Amino acid sequence: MARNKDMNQKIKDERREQILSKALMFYAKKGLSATKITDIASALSISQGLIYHYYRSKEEIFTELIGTAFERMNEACRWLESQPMTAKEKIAFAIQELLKLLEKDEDAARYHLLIAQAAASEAIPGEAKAIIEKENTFSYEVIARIITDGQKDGSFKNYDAKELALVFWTSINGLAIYKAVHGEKFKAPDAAILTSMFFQE
Amino acid sequence: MARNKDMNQKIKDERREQILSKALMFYAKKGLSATKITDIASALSISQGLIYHYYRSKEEIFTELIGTAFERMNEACRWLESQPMTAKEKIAFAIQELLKLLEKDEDAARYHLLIAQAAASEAIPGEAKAIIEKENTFSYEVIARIITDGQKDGSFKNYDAKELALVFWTSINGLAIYKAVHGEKFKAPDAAILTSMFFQE
DNA sequence: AATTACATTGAATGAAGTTTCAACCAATTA
DNA sequence: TAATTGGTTGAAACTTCATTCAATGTAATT
Repeated sequence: MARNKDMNQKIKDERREQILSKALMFYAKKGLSATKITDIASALSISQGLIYHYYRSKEEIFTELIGTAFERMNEACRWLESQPMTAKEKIAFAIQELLKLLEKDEDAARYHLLIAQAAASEAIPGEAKAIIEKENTFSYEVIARIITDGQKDGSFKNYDAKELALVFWTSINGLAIYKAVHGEKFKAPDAAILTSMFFQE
Repeated sequence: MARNKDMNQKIKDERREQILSKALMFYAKKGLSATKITDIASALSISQGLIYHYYRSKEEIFTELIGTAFERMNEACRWLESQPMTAKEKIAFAIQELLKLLEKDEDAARYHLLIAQAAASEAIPGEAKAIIEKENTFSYEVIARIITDGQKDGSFKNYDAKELALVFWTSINGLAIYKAVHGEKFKAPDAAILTSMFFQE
């Protein structure tokens, strides 16, 4: 035998991680089709060939990222829903955290942008599209449920809960995309502006 | 001489119009780089060659569309600002019209989406980028001015006017993008949800 | 009917990327 | 130190498109 297994596994895991992270950066910025394999490879100072040692194609990387994005998003939603907070606290907390996330330029923010970008484009792999169609509704449903709860105790406005959930997520997505363009210069707005759409005064 | 000039001019104008309109559709849906010249050509049942009779390149079409998009958008903003309405009426009107626009799937809606898409991507021609950077602030400024007016007469909430304008446009963009994905199924939310971010109760 | 001015076609060209693959290298174990 | 395993390279083969261009079609004018 040669190098021990753990060592190799570690190298492998790290490379995969590097590739995913850089790819995420480019996909979020330029979209799938405008991102070249060489963008990713040269940003990591590795050969293009190596990327194909880890992934079959550009699209496979993309699809894996979309999968992870929804896993994290949905996990966060499940977590939020299960917290011992009032509906009002949950929504206020979610908006605050999401805005905070957008200000930092980290993977978490890019995942969010990736979803927004991917959702906006028809030019994505079929598998990724399927994931989006399957998973995208969950976060909308969670927010709608929380809002419905809040309407029962009178702390939320009485617009249609689904419409409110729609506006919740599309507003966040709109901000994510704005941030993608203006990058550094972006400063998140006061969370209270957004919460005022939902809360009874 | 051959065909009369007017006739030729008419054919030319019509073709240009057709090409622009189809290109707008594809760019809005898939982005610049994922849109092939053959997508446009075959959707119009013309040869690829013919497109090059009218435009130098993919990018030229894109850039012209971006220019037109901002012309229209900015013209609408100028118009809005000059109307004899209160600030509150202006914002309410703008939101209503924008939401109405989104429900119809027409060029006007696609222009809006094009800007959102283009703004979100770094993979666009330098000239188009320049237009975006130059023109994109205007609509934000107009809305910010109207909001500032509304704050003076006490009908608007007192958050930072620039932040409110930011949320105004990013919320609309977020909805535009959502609509792009879900197309038919999209139903615009109650305009009052959005206005409640701005108006004093 | 012949001429002319353009619109239009589609095959050829070339550039830009993606993907494959044979050879190379680095580290561990025997 | 030799053998081995598997990560890594980069040039070559392939694909996919964008773009060009020589040839063709067409309708008005003479």
